[in-house]
Amino acid sequence: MIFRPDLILIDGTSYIYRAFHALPPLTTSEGKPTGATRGFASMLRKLISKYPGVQMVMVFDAKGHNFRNDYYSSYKANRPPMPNELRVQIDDIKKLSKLFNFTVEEVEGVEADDVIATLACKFKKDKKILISSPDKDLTQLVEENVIQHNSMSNEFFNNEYVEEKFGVAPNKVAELLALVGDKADNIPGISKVGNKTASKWLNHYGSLDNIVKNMDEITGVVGQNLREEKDVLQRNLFLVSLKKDIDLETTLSNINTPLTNSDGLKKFYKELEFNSFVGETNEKRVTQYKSIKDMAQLTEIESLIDKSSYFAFDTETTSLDPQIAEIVGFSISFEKNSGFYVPINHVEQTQLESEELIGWLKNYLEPNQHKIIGQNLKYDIAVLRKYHIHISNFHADTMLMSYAINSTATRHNLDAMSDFYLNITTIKYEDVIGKGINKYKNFSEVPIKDATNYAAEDTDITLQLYEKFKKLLQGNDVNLLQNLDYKILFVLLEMEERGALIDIPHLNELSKKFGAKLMNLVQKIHSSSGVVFNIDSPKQLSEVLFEKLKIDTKGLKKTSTGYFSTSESVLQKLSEKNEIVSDILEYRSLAKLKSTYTDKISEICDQHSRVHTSYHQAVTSTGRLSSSDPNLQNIPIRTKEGITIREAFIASKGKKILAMDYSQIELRLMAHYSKDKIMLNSFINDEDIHKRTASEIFGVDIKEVDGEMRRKAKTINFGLLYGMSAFGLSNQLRVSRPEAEIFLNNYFERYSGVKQFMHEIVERSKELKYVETLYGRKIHVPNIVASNYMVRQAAERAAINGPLQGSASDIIKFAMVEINEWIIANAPEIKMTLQVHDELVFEVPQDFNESDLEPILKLMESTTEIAVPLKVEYGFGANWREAH
DNA sequence: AGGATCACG
DNA sequence: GACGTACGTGATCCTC
Repeated sequence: MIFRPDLILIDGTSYIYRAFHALPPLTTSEGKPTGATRGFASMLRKLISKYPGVQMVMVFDAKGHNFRNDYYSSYKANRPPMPNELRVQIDDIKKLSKLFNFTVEEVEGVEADDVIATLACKFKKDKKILISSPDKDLTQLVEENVIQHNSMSNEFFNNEYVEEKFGVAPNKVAELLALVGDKADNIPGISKVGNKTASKWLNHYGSLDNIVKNMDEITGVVGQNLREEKDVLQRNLFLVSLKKDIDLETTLSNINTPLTNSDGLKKFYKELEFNSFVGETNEKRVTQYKSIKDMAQLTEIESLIDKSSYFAFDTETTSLDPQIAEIVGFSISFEKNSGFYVPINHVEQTQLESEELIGWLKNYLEPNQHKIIGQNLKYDIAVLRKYHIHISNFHADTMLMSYAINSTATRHNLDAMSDFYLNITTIKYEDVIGKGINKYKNFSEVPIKDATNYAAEDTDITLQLYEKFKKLLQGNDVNLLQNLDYKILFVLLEMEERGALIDIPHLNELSKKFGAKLMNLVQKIHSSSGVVFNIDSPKQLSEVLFEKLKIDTKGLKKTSTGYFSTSESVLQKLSEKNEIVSDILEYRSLAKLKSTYTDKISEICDQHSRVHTSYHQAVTSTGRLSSSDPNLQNIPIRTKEGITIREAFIASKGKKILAMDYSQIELRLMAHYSKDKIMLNSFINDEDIHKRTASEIFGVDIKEVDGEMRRKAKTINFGLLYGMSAFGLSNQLRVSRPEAEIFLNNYFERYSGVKQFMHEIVERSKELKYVETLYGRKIHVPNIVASNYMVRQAAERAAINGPLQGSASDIIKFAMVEINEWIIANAPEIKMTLQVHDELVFEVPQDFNESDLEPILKLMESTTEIAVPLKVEYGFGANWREAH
């Protein structure tokens, strides 16, 4: 049942903080901070559009002292003062609330919660009320007609939810909080009493008073604590109870219904430079976008190209896939708010012939390529190559600039960057191409007028972003951008264009084999479970396993959808006792291999049996590449069936596959960063690192290390790179938690340098909110100072992992650039075909041998020098599997 | 469109 | 006492 509120009470103060933390520190062109104000406006716009025509009250905490401070001086005393940058925005935020036509309440001496409580009580007979706040104190108010919405987590709290979450009904939440206390408000509860204990007591004794009356019955430390500390309870109850009888003049009839647009709002938006909110952006931005339809107009562009030192350029095509894309037109911008669009191949006719235009483009673009600024130029360059227009150099790529500035602040597509950095909402591709049935087949059918507005805006925005990014780029960013990202772009382009050769018959055979096995497994699973169901559906599978077959669910994880998880790690534990579970695991694994790999890859090969992936340079937070359509960085290797898929990756006639991979590169980087003596020595002496670790933590000679010890040590070594805890380790190793704790303690005792490094990297990142790789690539971890424990912990793990994963990625990318140059100069018959994070795959001539690969080996191992040797392992073979 | 699951480093 | 628990990706299938 959907709850449709007709009165919404908003905790304005929590909105302000949320807006402040969610948005970057934006300012107007004159430097006035507006980030929180913009976030606040954006949240209200969403809320009002979601609940149009609903009455709403915006409630703020009053400034200064309230009755709780007067009663208990430590109340909220642990709260840091409001940051200055936020403080100066408060007036704007309040003004904005008025302009949205909210009824605004701010009552001296009380908090927003109390006002909300009073209003909810007053109107709950007549209205369905939604309280918008993440504050758990307010769950006290929940009842049939009063629902709370946590705008942070997007959860709705009704009676059942509160009972589930706290273990007591909403009308008992205040008593529960009195027992437990509230860290956020600096109200200590009874020591060692948490939700579980408090709700147990309340459900047993019925009330706080009754608990105290019977406190002598309660055994153990918590009972003792209760008897000693019971005097805080009345104080706490007073502090956490909401005041519901505040004198307010508000009546139902004088509560306003907010609106998202009004002249006043528009004017204020303009003042704050919230251009994308002003309504029609183009109304405000006076733009001059021109279509070029004849020769005379084209000469205007010629002279502008000659005169300018750079310009933004973009192609419009028929497909996102450069392999099949045909040029429809191109746009070019030389200054802010203006741009030209040159249609080449539109359905709508122009005076100019497409061949003539392509010729013109070659003549003007090639000699001026060093002036080109583009957005994701890898794509445009690939398309232009098909028309024999060769670009090997350019001025800038805004996608890569944005990535170098901050890989995670925004996605790096034009729409997102325009919104984030320029506050301009762009025309979307979908807006010109249409939606659903009213859709053009491709861009060539778009009327030239519309195409011009869209395409010229793209280059206009690209140019504006370029000007902005130039100022934001700092020392190391520029080095990485120019010497790595801009260069590797061409290497990737070649790899994508060349593709990887696939043995299609082999894949087809595997598909057939997997298909037959799957049929058998499905039969077996259905008959032994006694129902025919879809094994691919986690929902159905969970029902069959845990309801029908009644497999013991004690201690099993539930997913967010409320079903017991059927993930591999869960099933693995159950598989020993249940044959059907091991069949399901086998089914899952084979189904994955078949649908994702053996069926799919042969489908998407070109006519020469080659598969062309796309490498993305601006996706990951750490600097790694990613691959898609298809993803060739996750081709199976770990299972005996899976690895056979690698046999389908072959070399062309007269060639063979060479695979080279960095051995333990991230652990070597850990040694480098931590300067840990044992680790450094181990790598310098070229030991088996996992055996060394096992020897250290189990206290045996390295020669005495058996397979089981090594396996455990290996898990620890990898876990370390990610900041794994004892809990994670115990899960992974299937050992008890105390046992896992002993392993970790032993580890950190022996490898104290590693411990030190992990601690220091976290501490240091708190200042700047980022960590850096060897080459100075920044990995931003804003949550390193989050107040939420879990969020902060996750950021800490990312901060530990960042320099390791990120530096490894820098290292292989620099090596790729160097290898590519060496190949061009010395051995053009060698082709780089794949990159898989720490591995490079090549096609090399049949007679290529170990001494021939020496130069490549050297480039991989010594382009970057760290405190320990970088070691590369390699192999040859007829296919990728053999080359390992 | 988002969640669950699983393929890789 | 309780929370939740290993970093970084992309593809497929199901469900709503």
